[in-house]
Amino acid sequence: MQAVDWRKRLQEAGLRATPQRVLAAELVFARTQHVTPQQLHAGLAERLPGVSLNTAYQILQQFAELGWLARITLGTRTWFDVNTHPHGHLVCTSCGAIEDVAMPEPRRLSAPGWEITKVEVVAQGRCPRCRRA
Amino acid sequence: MQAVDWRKRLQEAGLRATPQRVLAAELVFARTQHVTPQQLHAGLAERLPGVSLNTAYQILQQFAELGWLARITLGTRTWFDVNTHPHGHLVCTSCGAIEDVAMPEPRRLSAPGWEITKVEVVAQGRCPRCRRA
DNA sequence: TTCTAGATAGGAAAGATTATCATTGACAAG
DNA sequence: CTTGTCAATGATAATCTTTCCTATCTAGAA
Repeated sequence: MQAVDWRKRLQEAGLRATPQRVLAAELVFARTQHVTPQQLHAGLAERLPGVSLNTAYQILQQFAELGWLARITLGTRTWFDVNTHPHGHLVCTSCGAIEDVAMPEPRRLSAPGWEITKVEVVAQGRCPRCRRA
Repeated sequence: MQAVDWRKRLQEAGLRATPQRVLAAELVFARTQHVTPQQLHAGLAERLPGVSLNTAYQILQQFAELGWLARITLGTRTWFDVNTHPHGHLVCTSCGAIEDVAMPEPRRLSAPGWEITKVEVVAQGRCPRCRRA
């Protein structure tokens, strides 16, 4: 597992390799989970005090436009998902945990005349841990 | 098609038959489409000037708790759906139109240990009208 | 080193939803 | 019919997420 040269990748993508963006890329792609702008902002602020929440929003948005992240809406919050392959999400109504889940039938929507670009599947329920408690 | 006695139905459900609630029930269930709190508020205000937006929120919430409506979240807005049977939604990214769509595979989610209570399927795309324009 | 377009920080603003609370009124009991 | 009580309402403020705006700064090219 090689370390990724985010400076280079950002420049190849046409974005300046600012400290905020480089660190954001490192943080986001080090994890396999989903991330909110607030979470990224908190992570950035540990090493870049004074970074603005606005910047976290913009960076995630840009990464999504590059196809590096998938933008998903769960409830009223926007999340960005490292897993860009089609899949659904499980949301625990007790603790808020989010888990990926395979989509049962990705494409077979009967939508005559429509041009479908994205299908989101979000299931609500209680996660195993909350059920035991 | 008989007229519904909403006063009676509300009382049977344990809710007082206030003018706001009776009118709300008439308005919401007269249509087959989805409704937002803002839309309901506008409808109520035509016959009950001074009605508060807060009331529209509360009434829709209560109807949803009774199982009379299904609560769905599309983007940043909350909608309430007269159609409480499992189905998905198509959202037009151009004009914002919302249309029901049959769910392709309602239940077959592989979620070991989870207790699923609700599955939302939301597809984004362009509606026939916007595609022609 | 210098220059410039793009990026950032900070604050304001918009929009949806929820919380708080005094007042009002539905309806059950008398 | 009258009365009393507790739920419902309206008004307002607060919260939360996201976007907008703009002066300042800087990455990277010349």
